[in-house]
Amino acid sequence: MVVDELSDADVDRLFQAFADATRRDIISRALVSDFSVSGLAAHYAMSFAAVQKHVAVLERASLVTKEKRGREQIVRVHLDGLRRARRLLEGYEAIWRQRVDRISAILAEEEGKSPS
Amino acid sequence: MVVDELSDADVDRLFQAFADATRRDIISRALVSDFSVSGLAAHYAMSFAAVQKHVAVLERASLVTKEKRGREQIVRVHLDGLRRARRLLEGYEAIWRQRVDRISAILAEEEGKSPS
DNA sequence: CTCATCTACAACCATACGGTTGTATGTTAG
DNA sequence: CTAACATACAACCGTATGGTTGTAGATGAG
Repeated sequence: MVVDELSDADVDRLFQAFADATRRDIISRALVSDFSVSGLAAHYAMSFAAVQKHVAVLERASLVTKEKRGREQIVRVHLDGLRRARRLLEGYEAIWRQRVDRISAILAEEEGKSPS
Repeated sequence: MVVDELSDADVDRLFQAFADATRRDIISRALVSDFSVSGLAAHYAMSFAAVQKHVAVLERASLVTKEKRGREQIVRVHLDGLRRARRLLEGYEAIWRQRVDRISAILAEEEGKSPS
């Protein structure tokens, strides 16, 4: 049973989110400990608003959720997003492996018919 | 020993390349069998030039190479690119797992000190 | 209460991106 | 040789992206 019901647009957003070094760094930091948006922003040579936008991109990609704590907004990584992206890439590798196996099988078959 | 020597820009290009449904479809097709650029272009409701650009993006991301065969250019998937991207995502998941383990260890430690 | 802090969001700007058309070049078929 | 085909690439266009500044609303500290 397939649980992954990702539209093309969903997958676009997912990989797009990873396609920026600042956003990947935000994920790295949020993975190891809790950070507020301003706590994250302190690490980058850009405005708070810019970091806020990056977090929003990660949020739209379902890679991150924000949890209100007092006046702060805690950014937590949503592991499922990470896993979905990884599985997609594994899927491509699996297709490749099938192709290799298929070709190997054909070669073996040919060899059986007329060994060179 | 670390073999992956990917700059931020490299990784940007890698994920950016995946962030488009047409490019992902090109990869899917090229994974299962050989296609020329025009052979690929025949499948999409866009100009040949547009498909050519998509292939160029995949090429710059080292996800694909072109091999000249007569007047055609055969697009082949470069498996390493795929694997590198997948490993990056696995790395994030590993960090998450370490965090979970670390927290579990702390909780176990606390329990040892003062069992609730 | 008052002030500093954290967040949200709009407006703006430069550049990148995904698409188009058009032109040029190389290669194969007849 | 000529015609058709596959590719390459430049120029252009609209929109998205990544950044800025500025304004405004909640919340916590003193």
